[in-house]
Amino acid sequence: MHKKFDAGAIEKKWQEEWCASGTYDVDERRGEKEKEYVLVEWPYPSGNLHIGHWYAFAVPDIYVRYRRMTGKQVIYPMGFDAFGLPAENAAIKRNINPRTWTESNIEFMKGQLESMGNAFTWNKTASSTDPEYYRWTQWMFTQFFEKGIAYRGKGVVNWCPGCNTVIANEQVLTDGTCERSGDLIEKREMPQWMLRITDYADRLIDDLDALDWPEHIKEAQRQWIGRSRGAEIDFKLKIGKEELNNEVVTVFTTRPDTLCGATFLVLAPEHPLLNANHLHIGNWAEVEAYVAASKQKDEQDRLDATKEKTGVKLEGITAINPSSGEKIPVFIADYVLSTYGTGAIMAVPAHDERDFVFAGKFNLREIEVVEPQEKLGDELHIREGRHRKCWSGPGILKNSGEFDGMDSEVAKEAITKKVGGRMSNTYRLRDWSIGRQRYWGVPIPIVYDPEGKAHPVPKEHLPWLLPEDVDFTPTGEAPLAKSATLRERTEEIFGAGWTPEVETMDTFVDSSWYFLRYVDNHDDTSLSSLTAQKDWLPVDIYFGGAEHTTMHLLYSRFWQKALFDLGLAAHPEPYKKRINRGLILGPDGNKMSKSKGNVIDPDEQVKLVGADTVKMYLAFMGPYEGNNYPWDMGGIAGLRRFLERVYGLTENIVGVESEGVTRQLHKTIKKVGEDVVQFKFNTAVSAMMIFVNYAEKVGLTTSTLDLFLRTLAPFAPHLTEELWHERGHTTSIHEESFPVYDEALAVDTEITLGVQVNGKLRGTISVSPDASEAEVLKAALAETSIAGRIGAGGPTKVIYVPGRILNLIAPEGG
RNA sequence: GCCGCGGUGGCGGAAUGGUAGACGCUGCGGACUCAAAAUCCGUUUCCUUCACCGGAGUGAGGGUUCAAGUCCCUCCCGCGGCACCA
Repeated sequence: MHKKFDAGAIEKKWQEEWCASGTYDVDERRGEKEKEYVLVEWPYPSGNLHIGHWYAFAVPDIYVRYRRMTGKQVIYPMGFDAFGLPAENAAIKRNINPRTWTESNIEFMKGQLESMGNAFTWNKTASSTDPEYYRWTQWMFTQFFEKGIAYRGKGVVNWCPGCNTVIANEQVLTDGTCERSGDLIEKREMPQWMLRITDYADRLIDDLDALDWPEHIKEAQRQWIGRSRGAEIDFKLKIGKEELNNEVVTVFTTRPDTLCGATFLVLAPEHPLLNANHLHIGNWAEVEAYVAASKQKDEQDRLDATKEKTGVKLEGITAINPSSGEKIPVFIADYVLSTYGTGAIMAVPAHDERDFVFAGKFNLREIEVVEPQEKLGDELHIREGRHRKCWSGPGILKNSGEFDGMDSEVAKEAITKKVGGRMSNTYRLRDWSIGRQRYWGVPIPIVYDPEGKAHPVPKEHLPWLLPEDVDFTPTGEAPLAKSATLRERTEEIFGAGWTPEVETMDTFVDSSWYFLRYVDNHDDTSLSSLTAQKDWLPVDIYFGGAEHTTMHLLYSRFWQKALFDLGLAAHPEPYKKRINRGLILGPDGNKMSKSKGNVIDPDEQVKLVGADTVKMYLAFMGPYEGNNYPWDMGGIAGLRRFLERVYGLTENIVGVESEGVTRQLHKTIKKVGEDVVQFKFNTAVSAMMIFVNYAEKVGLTTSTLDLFLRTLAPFAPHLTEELWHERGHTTSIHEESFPVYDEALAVDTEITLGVQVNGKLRGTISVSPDASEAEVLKAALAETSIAGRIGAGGPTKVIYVPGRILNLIAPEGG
């Protein structure tokens, strides 16, 4: 029977000891050691740690501890992303201040985090709600405001009726609902504080190439930014026969090569040209009705590609195709989006699917200008003036005058140049809307003079404190508007008639720079000194959840670049490497949720089996990157058994151990080290299990036990510390180095080699890993199962890969 | 539709082109026990067989190779991102 250990007592003891002696604190950057910045996304202090937090923080801790033991100076900070709606909603419910709720949650969660026994660098912490933190959030905003990166914009915004505030495009899910509340988003027209992330679109795409990130994350960001290369081309307009010299419609197209096939123009219903009074001719009433109708439609409806295309022709107005001088009709249709490109397109029905459908419905002319070079059915070609299908691929130009015969790729620039167009890019990405009509956030540090002009709050008045005399029951109005003290403060400092901005910032602003603050968290002269940034940044590994791919990860990359341009950040990219972890599911394989009753409470698990076991179980489930794993009560029991067997090893001490144990140890050290840096914690744990299975049978020496404990230390920090001290050591095992394996001992002296006949496994033989071909052949032929399949003449061919396989080729039936 | 990732036992998963299923869980059999739990031992891909021996097998079908879960082609399914984006 294995010794049982009292995990609760051991763990508490060592947590207190580590805390008291500051084992994991990191102060000055020590030049003789290589730095490593390991970052995990800071949690929202919801009031209770869930199993996902354990997966997020305890498993990367294995990597952190391993790197510490291999001589790196590792910083592994933790903090709190504490502004946001849940605090406000909880405060409303309980009728208390959100700060009270938040602060007590942080206190409680700190205790829970302690119980993980992680090597957190607690002296490098930060919290977004700390005025000493948000004064810098505000200061950066004022810098961005002065540089025009932050601006007061007007336009259509996403309104979440559940959150009672505006949210950013990134926070609207594909199905048109709010990322937070799940409510269906409404479009509203109102002024908004914006950040000019679109100015950074090219750099946000191009700089991805150099990052050591999983391809799917990079690709998702590229698609989100959605860069299209194309051209802007101007079309002159005519009313009746009269050319309007100063009226042009600029279209954006990715296919300027098809210009000669453009047989009509389409404008979005919101196109500014429709406001020009002199164009209100012909069927204007019909046009107006169409515009009004499309305004009524909700976003979902408008973006539905499957619905039938609608549109109205602008009677009496024509455009001139600049390639041919031909007059072509102009339509408005809601399949053209005002928010993309120029809000106007040239339609080429022969080579664009949507234009093709529209042209079919309105019986518009089609001109083929690109001949595909692949073999395709002739249904592509016009019959009786109409296509059956359109070709949207590349090819050779025709019906395009001087460009006939040119490759469509080459023609793009040539045609654009010829008609006085400009090659240009357009993006899907929109500017980041950061104003929120809610209370519990960073007040936007702007005041308005009596004329209504916005001014940044000067540095000496920062932090621009969040007032407390506010009724923050959500009404859709910004709660700060109700604060008398904020109004008074503004007038007192700036003068009579001055008014404060009353919106707060999106909490994604807070998390866009916290990793910079961590490394210099007590700096009261800058957001984070360049010295500290040069010491510690960029973040070497950033562990986090997949949901942040096009939100936090994109925002913080932008923020970093904006700071970099202002000389406030030392690097243009914040995170070198990114690892997205998966989800821990309930035992039933579903996402954990209270309503399903499948929630696993980590505190309960820790009480039951101990923190080391919970951590190792999470590590053992599978590769850290990517997958979702169901929680399994039997599975965690297996890990508890494993640790009990480790405890039991101390009873299996022998004076002289077998060479097998020594070799097994060195193989294990090698395997664990290799796996941890690849985040394959599961196979590292498995290797240690194999060692224990072996060692408990034949016994091990104290020096082997010590080496094994040091190998296990990153995975089971409490148990190994306990056994380390029990062995008589007086210093922490976590100050020890990770064992170095001996290459000569990390291999077996004898291996089982598979023997194939004609590529099929027919037996195995025991040989030395570096046995000669003659030796293995002799051994193989000594086996009847092998020899019987090979004729007297012996094999006609022998393939021998030492340590891997012996494959004998012989005539069938020999 | 486009882009990315994946598909291996009852389950989580393992396998530099070289013995598929390591390790763990579960199940089954046994030991210990009055009994149970715990623990220990054995076993656990499927088919055939008393057993040995065989045969099949990594989503499907082809191909390359002495050798394919792994490489190539075609397809199916699942997950994620984007999608009337010109």
